[in-house]
Amino acid sequence: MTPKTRAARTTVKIVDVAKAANVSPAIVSRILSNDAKLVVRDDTRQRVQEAIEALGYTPNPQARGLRLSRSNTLAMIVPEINSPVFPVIIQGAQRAAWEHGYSLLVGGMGGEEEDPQVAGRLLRSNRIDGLLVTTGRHEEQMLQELATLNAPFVLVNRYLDEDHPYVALDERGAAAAITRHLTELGHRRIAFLGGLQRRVGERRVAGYADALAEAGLPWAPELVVEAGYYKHGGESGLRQLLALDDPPTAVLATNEIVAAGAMAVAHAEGIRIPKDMSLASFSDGMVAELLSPSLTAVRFPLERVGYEATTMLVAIVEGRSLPQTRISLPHDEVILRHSTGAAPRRRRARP
Amino acid sequence: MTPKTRAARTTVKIVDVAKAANVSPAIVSRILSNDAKLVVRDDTRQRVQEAIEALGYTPNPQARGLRLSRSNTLAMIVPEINSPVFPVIIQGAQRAAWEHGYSLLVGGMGGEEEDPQVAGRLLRSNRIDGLLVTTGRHEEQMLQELATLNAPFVLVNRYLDEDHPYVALDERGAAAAITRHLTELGHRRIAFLGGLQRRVGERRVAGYADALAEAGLPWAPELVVEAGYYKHGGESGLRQLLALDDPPTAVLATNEIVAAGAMAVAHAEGIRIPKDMSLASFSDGMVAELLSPSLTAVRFPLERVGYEATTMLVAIVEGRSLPQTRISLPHDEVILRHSTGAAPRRRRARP
DNA sequence: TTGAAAGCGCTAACAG
DNA sequence: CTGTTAGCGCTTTCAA
Repeated sequence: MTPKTRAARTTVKIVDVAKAANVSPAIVSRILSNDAKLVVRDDTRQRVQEAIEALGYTPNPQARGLRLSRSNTLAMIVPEINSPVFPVIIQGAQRAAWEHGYSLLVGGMGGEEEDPQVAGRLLRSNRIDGLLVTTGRHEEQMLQELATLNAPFVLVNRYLDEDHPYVALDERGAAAAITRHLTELGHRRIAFLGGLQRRVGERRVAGYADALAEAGLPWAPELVVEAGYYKHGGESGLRQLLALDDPPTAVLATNEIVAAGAMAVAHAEGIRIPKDMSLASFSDGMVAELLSPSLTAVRFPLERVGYEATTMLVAIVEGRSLPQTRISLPHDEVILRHSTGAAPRRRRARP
Repeated sequence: MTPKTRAARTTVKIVDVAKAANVSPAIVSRILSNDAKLVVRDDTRQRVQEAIEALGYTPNPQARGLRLSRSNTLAMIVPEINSPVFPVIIQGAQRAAWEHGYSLLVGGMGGEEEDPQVAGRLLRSNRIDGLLVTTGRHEEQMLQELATLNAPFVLVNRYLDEDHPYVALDERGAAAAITRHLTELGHRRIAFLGGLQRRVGERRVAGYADALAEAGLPWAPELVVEAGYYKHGGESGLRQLLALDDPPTAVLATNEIVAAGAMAVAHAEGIRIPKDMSLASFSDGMVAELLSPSLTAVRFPLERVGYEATTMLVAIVEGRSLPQTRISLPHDEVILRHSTGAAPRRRRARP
């Protein structure tokens, strides 16, 4: 009847501790749960602590989970793990989870299964207590599903509206900061290269516009070019810009990948960076440092995004009240590397 | 007494299914466990299946885990998640885990806690059934700890000796393949730039040597330069090579990062790639495509490494016998991009 | 073929 | 302050 697994035989359980400390299991349990308003005699607590130490007791999370119908496990749904940003976010989430006594499951990168289903399955079977949602796919469905399950979740590095808890980045402020760097270098024709469709794009363009306005520069629609988020977009985008009568002297790419594309075209066309043209990336990562010239970019507290989101989720799961459930973290700083420099003198007067 | 959580009230349990199907919970359990040598009347099985469907029953993993002292959870210890390779491996592991009905925990990237301890703690408390070990830190301690716990584990993309199960890459073969690409282009002075200290380095150098020998080229010790695994190593390494009387016409870097460093120096020195010098990277990843010129590199089945390792681990955990527990996967192919080309004609005769 | 019942390890009501 | 006890949902032995 008793499963005769290695683990089952070896494991020290709460009664063992209780016996060793000459108390009932209930006391041990109560002490373990760290209940602030619990009253125990100091020597009792002492004895129990010692027994726990001595026996190397660790509570069995399955039993506890069964009893409390909680798993102390969170899951993070990630769309594409093969990206510069997610690993760092995961790392932060992992750290926070660990600190709060939770485990972190990473899922949803299969791409094959529908995220909402995955989430639902996990939640329904009590496998997880809460969800960190970073996905863009199936956004609406997912939220609906989560709403019907009334599952605790936090949106990570992403937000939809002010109805849902999120931890995101102040992309608008960051975009303004790096654009400002370019205006301060004397650039007056600054282009934006990146995805324009989604909300992220809109916010970045808004920040870019803020900085232009601040510097008293005119808004030039031909300088804002749809370039998506991949290398190819950066390439075609820059070509489009170079074909203009009055091409930009500085280009802000939405990420390192798009910047890399732009850089490749610049190299091919014999345009020297930063001498002939400055190039900056909106977000910093592993790649920025590796390109030559290395890319000026904005550093973001990505690890902290994961960390804060997880901390928030834990609080929600545990029913604690929260000062804030909508957080936008400011960018860390603009990292100056070698791809940006003073605006070139006007190359040719228009006839 | 009953915890009045939302979940606890809503959840459909095995007795509900049993009642609906007019059988005992035991039957349902047995049918669920998919026991091949189980005998039930077909109509009974039918009724049970229908009931399960109808009620949308999912077994509670906590209860099951408590009973069986298993968690159906695996953990992967990753040293630094912020690396081009790990995310892909994780993705493969995740997929395999899911397919076998396991969850995957990702841990150990904190860097702060000692991996062996983490692993031990996880295992001891029945939290996880097996471990995927990719870490290099604390290698010896870790294995000792794992050995004493007699915990099931598989080494991923890494091996120590033939005593432990592993899924790794045939790095030697891959190194030979890409070196061969360079010899076939007519290069006769080919340098190797990378970490030489660890086993990985040794194997890559061995493959490089294989291909040189194959092509009848002499072994030139001055062409094998310690460059570690980071950008800086690539920079100083290439400088060292350029200072030689007879510098190489082709350089093989151990990874994209080192290659990026070398490329930066080449650019700075006015060396045109691939016209004056070819540059190849041992391993392919996100970065290779982004550099200009883009890097010729070897593609590895990293996703498969994660997948196979996990499949192997599941088999070990479940006590199934295995055809193989030491696997080296061959490389996928050499991806030809724009950083390699025919060897230049000898630039100057030696006086 | 099927069912009854015990118990995995823990927590929380309730009673001392 | 501390102990007794029931039961979370599942599996499995043993009996029918």
